[in-house]
Amino acid sequence: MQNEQGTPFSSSREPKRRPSYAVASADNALRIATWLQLEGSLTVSEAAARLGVAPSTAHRLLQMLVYRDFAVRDAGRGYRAGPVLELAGNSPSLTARLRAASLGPLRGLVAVSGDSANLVIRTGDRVRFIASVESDVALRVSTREGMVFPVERTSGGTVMLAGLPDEEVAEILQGRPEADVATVLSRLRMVRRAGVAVNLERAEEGVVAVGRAVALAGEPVAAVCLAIPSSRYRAQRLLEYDAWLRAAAEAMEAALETDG
Amino acid sequence: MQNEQGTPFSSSREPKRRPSYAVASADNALRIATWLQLEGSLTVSEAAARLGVAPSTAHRLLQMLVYRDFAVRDAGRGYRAGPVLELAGNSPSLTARLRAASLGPLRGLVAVSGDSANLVIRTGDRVRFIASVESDVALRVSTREGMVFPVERTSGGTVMLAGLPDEEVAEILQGRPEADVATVLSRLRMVRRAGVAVNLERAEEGVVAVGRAVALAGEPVAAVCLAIPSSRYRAQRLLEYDAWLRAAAEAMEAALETDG
DNA sequence: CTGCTCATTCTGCACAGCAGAAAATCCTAT
DNA sequence: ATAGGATTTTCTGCTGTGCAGAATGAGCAG
Repeated sequence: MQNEQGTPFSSSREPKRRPSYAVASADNALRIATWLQLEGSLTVSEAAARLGVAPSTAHRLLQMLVYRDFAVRDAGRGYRAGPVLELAGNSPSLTARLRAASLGPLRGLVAVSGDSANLVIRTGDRVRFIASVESDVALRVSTREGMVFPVERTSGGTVMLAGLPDEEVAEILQGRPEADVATVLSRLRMVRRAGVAVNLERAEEGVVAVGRAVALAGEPVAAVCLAIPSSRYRAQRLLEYDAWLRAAAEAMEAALETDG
Repeated sequence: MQNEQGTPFSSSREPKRRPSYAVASADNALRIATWLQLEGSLTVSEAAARLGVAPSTAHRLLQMLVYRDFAVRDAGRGYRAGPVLELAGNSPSLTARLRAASLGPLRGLVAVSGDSANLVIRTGDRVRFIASVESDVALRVSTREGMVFPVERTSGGTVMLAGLPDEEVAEILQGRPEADVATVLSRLRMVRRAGVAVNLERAEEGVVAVGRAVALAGEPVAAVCLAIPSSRYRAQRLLEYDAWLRAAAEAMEAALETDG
């Protein structure tokens, strides 16, 4: 089976391993759908190659996705995300636009920092890693792309919550009984002053994350983060990390504005 | 096979019939995902009953949806839409909130008008029927729920486009080579004055639709529409249709505001 | 604490989903 | 405009996947 990951969500009830009785054909369809949402267009051949199935199989799965509005046919040979994978007002999907705008700046961030870099968006009380560029040094944080974490447990989630009023934060955290709202709100006040959030191993052991918001029309729509092995993290470099993150965020914001 | 419909999209290349070589297990997973997005929470038993499969089968499919982030487990026994089916900033999904807020007013509209009523949202250059209440008189327009139409061919799509600047409309219609942009823009000027759009059989033969926008914070996020058999439509009743639609739209807007 | 309901796990088997072949379509180069 | 190659789409035989049902586990109400 190809390299594939579930969500490392820490709830005792939510599976982060592949289910014991996986339904492979359903899984393949869902994987294609996720690729369409994150990356834009795919052809039958590309989908077949990535899934490791025959083109006839990929074609059948894409027909199912089209039939149920998870995909639409391009003008050419490709398929792209259909209405179910986009919500009202987005075309192409904001998620795909964010991801496309982020890959260049994330690579730049990795080049200058030597550490892995990520882009996250918030969905409800979780954040989702929609783009991930891995550092190429031996000791590094591996790709988080596709993973989902509780919103308040990540630097990106924290910095996006910091852009919201306290009442709205409290409402979002209703879906997170494990989170202490008062503690989170207190932390947000510091983050609002600093403009950047530091996460000392709260999402994952051995990983420190530093995150800054990416804004579209003044609204925080995503966050760009550095993922640093805790053995390499230096608190005194925070201003430097922040400068790099600010540059990456501004580059993404500029790309989003010219994109339309 | 249970009653199920594809999208009646008119492109010669896009299937609106069930695919010839359907993949049933993928199809079942996608149907569950669509229900989660539109309706909120589902339990294993509910999913099994609606699909017509055993609970063990439904359970396996839901585990696949959780694994690939199309679903998350509720605090109780239910599953709801996961991060893939929500975009950033929505919790619960705006689509589910719109649908929940619309069902009461749609029933009221059917009661007062005697015709079927729908709620649509725009995704790119299409509109999607996310809620549908059918009239119970013998001659009526049947449910459109789940269907997707080109944006400019429906009254709901037209009235939502009317809330956008001409430049943005032209950009959206780039995905619709069949649409004459000048004709659409001309029609939009009339719709902006009237506040309501009338569609004389442009989406479907024998159906006249009248639609009005539903706004959230001043933005048109959806449209509420009456679907009237063309034999029963009376142009001189347009002010009456408009008054009913306006009342339904205002009721939905009020429900959305109190919901948060 | 008990009983009921629902969720979850496990297993044998039938048929659905697979790959491969063939046909059709599309795109690019000449 | 035509030809060739690449890709998509359709069709079919076969096998292993996904199904239902049984058994077990979990949760909730009385």
